[in-house]
This record gives sequence, structure tokens and C-alpha cells, in this order.
Amino acid sequence: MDSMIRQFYEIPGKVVALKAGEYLFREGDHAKYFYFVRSGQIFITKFAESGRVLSLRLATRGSIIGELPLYEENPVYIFNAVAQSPSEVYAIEFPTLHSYLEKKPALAINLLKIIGMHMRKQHSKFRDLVLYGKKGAIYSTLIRFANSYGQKVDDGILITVPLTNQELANYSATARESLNRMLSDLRRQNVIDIRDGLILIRDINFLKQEIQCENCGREICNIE
Amino acid sequence: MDSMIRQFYEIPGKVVALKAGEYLFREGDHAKYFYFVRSGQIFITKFAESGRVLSLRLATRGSIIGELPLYEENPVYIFNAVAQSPSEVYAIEFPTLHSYLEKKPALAINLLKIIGMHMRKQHSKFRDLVLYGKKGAIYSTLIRFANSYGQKVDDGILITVPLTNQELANYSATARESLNRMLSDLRRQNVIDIRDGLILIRDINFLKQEIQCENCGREICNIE
DNA sequence: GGGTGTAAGTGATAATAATCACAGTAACAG
DNA sequence: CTGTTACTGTGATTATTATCACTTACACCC
Repeated sequence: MDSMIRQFYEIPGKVVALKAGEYLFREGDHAKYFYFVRSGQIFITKFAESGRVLSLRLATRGSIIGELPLYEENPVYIFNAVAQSPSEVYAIEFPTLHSYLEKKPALAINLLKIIGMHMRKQHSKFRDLVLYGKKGAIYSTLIRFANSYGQKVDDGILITVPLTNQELANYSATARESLNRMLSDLRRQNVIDIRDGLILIRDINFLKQEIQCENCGREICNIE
Repeated sequence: MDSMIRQFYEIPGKVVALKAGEYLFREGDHAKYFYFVRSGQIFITKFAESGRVLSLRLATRGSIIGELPLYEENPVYIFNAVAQSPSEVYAIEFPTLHSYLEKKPALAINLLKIIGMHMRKQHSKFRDLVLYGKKGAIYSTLIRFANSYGQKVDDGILITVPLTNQELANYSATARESLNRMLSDLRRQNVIDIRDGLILIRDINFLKQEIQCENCGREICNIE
């Protein structure tokens, strides 16, 4: 994946700095740039008319953003991208990327690999939600966060990203209250714990068993 | 999209004929081929341990199948592909496709476009299901079938593929009984009708309104 | 034309999850 | 401190959806 990063930097573009909470783009905006995260963390979300928010990813260093409209004739972003922490992204204009992809097959193939991986991620998430309901969505979200932002500690895996109940609920398309109850249950069962406002997963295997995890590997089972 | 088809045929491969009900591959199988549908219709499904079946696509002429494991080091199909009607597919070995993609950037870019479109499809389906529940999943499935296999008739759009309630339920991850009740409701409201065992959509706009359809176009809102 | 099998339809009940309405908690600013 | 604000936790109720247990309808085959 590192070679991928280097390849993107060879393409002319500009660095964009974002403060925490700042939007990189909003759904419906005319799409002009393909982005590549240099540092920080960026939420990818979608709004529903009802006011609900659906969170899809938390992109980090090395993630690509805004790739979906790349080859559309009237490119529009379908998601929002908002910085969770101060972040830097590398922005490449679509036409520039097009011409590089035409010239460098290796780049196109790398992009194919990345998008293929996104596809698999999306499918596995769909599966978790659809086959195991909200429990599937929540447990799966926890596992993904552990894979992406987990840090091994004595008694488990600490998710190093601060997440409110509401934010977690947005990732699993669940009501905050329902999520809260499920987290409370998991705490009572000693599967998770809250430590300094962060989630500590004590027994990730319990979560995996409950949703018949197919052990698809970190490349796919993540939230990036 | 026609130029795409021609491009694939330039790659050495073989034609595989399938009888109705015959499996092209099953989830878990070692993946060796990338397929391209020449004729007929092919269900893409996934099984749950509980015995439930999740239907994902109904691929038709021009659709690609089995592309997901293309760049995996230990390629395995994650879905089943089973012929709904007698079908023919064109099979290209992964290594052959790899070498052509490396040599022909235009091919790689076309594949990028196709996979990007699949990605958008998947996202819009996720959205429908997650934001509007089972009703969203069912209405969205009906709209997609209408876009892919609908034929304009006097009083609406006739979905030319025979589908049992169970099959439709599998597409929307719903219990057969729940789906049946919803279809009955739609019939009572004169939104749909059954004609010679096929579904006739009388008022597709009703369905679209109910799920806040974003009018993403047939390229994306389909079941292929 | 009676038997068989598959699919459709439906009532009753149970399970799951959302919503509403608060009470408690913690962090922080003045 | 105290007031403000945002977040957490929880009971009660409602809405949604699945499950169970059937009946009905229809096609097809000797």
C-alpha cells in the first residue's frame, strides 16, 4: 500500500489542510477533486431527509476519498467528508488523474485494487447489517473500529478514536438509545468497557462469533 | 458500454454454457475466472448459516461477474452465481486479464468505470435499506427490477422476469410473509398488479416518492 | 379427475428496534 | 460555585418485522 501512496504523490495536486469539524465537501457538491488523506481522520457521512445521519467511513492516512464520481459526466459527491481531527489531504483534479491513469497502467491497476477492496468492505457491511440486524451492524462496527484504530493493551483492544454514542449509532444506522442499551449489555457481559471515554474491547471473539464473522482480514474488515 | 463488450472479447477466454438452475460458481470456491455474461440471466446470491438466502444481483447480457477476487492473493468467490435461465458466459482467467489490463490502459479504465458503478449501486441499495427499512428495500428492489427488466406497457411497467415471493424477499432481505403483505398492500393501493405471474408496476412514482428516490439514473438504479 | 407439490395469502403472536420523555453526569465557562 | 451544555442511561410505549401455523390456489402428472 505504501507504493500506492508514492504513486499518487507523483501526480500534480495540492495539499488542503482542514480544521477539526471542517467540511472537505458536502453531498450534492459538484465534484472536482479526488482526495487522498495525508494525515488526520475524516468522517464520510450521508444525510437523510429525516435529519438522521448515516456514517460510512472514518478515513485515515492512506485512504482515498471522493473517488466515486471520477468517471461521471456530471460529477457530484454523494457523501459528506468532514474532518474529525485536524487533517491534511492531497487533492488531484479529475482530468489530471484521468490522464495519469491513461498513461500509467500500474496506477490504474492499483486504483482497481483499492476500489475492489472498498467493494468488498461494503459487501461485508451489508451482509452484517442485513443478516444479523442492528446487533450485526453494531458488533461489526466495533470490530471494524478495532481493526482500524485499535491498540492492543493488557486486557484487550482500545479504540483510540473518541466516539460518542450518537456517532457510533450513526455508523450502525441505529437509534442512539438502542445502541446505548446494546453497549450496556456488552458491558454487563464484560465484552467491552469504557476507559477514559474510549471503548475497550475485552473479548473481540465474542463479537465475531455473534455475527458469524467470516474472518475476512483487516484489509477488508475495517472502517477506513 | 458496447465498446466495453468488444474489448472483453478481444481477450482470450472460453464460452461456458449453463442450463437453468446450474451453478457457475459457489461462495468459497477457489476463484480462477472473471466472467462476462453473453446471454441469459444469472442470480448472484449469498447464503447465511441460518439457511436464509440473500440475493444481490440478477446479471444479464453485458454484466460482469466474479470480478471481486481479481487481485486477491488467495482468490475465493464470496457469492454464488446460478443461472436463472439458460445462459452463456465468457470466462477469462485472472492472469490473462491481469496481463491485458497492464497492457491496455483503456481496458483498465473501463473496468474502473464498471466497478465504480457497482459501488454506487451498492451504496444506493444500502441507503434504501438502512434509511427506509424493509419497505425501502422492497420498493427499491421493485424499482431496480423495473429499470433492468421492465417493459413499458399500456398501464405501467411489466417486469419481464418471473419472480416468486420468496425470490423477491431474498433480494430485500425480508421474510416471505412480510414481503407478501407489503405486495398485497401495494396491490390494494393500485400501485402494482400481478399479470400472468409477472409484476406490473402501475405507479412507479409512488414507490420512488416513498423512498425519497434520488433519481440516480438507470446506470446505477438497477439490479444488474 | 384425484393426488402431489409448490407457491400465495393470512391471522396470531413474538421479537426487535424506534420513539418519547425524562433523570443523571461530566466538563467547562464565567 | 453555579449555570450551561452536551452526552449518557433508562423506563414506558409504539412501530416494525419475523415467526409460526395454517388455509387456499394453482399447475402438472399419471
